[in-house]
Amino acid sequence: MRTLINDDGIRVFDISSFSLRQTFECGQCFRWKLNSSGNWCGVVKNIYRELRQEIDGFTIIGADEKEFYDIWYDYFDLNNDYDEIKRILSGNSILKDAISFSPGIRVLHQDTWEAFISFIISQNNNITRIKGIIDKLCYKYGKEIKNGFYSFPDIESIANAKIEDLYAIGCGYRSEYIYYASKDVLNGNINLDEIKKLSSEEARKILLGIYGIGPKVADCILLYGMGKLDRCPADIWMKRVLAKFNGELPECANGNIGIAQQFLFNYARNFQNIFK
DNA sequence: GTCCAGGCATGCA
DNA sequence: TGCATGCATGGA
Repeated sequence: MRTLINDDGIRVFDISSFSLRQTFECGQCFRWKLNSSGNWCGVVKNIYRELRQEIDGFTIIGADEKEFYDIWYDYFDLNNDYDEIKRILSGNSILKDAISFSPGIRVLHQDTWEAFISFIISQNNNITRIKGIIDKLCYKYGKEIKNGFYSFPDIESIANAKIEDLYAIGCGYRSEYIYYASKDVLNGNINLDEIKKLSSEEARKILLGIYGIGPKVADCILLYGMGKLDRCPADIWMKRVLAKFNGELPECANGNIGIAQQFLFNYARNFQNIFK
């Protein structure tokens, strides 16, 4: 990977098969939007950016090198060698097919708090509706960063929301989960930064103790919000995939289970006739 | 109108 | 410990 400062931002290049579309549309994040120019727009850590796909990488419009290394390098997991990981994972034929279907996926390192709330919302829900609920949550409790684009609400804003307001924006029975979990984070009973520092197993135990967080949501928070790439969230789609593997991912996935999961999840959802 | 979705808590065996 | 059921809501 290399970078170059251009007139309109920083260009990140020399990354093989990197796809913004595949990365943003594979179900791991809910807030990036495609604009009429074909660029991806979103807010990360209260910074609004527009990203342009390039042949061999992407451009972060308006960003400089400091911002790139402060935020985006980690966000896109650019320290990880995906070519090598994909080579190893391709030792299994189903994984190989899944990777060829969307080779440009990268598992994002998202904000811990945002992932915590987002994946509580995600349970027994479909991705279109999850996006809608999170949009409304950001509109109501976040700050407008750029016309029409909002920050993810901070801890206090969500923790102070009324339970009926959470119902009103469509959270449904998850409203109570959000209500109590966010208060736990605000009052320090749950410290997400400290949990993130723990081992995957220890962190998982604590998350499982929170009302509204079960094995699947915990694994999503660990994988997407805490960088625990050894977790394999098993939703309905991954359960169907795992059935093809007799319940366990193949040996070549060891060490890269979270990334393998992302390729497989996306593959299964796009080839429902094979997996359903 | 029916089925389903990046599930979980609860009760009951 | 394991399984059945209810849960809010709107997309498909």
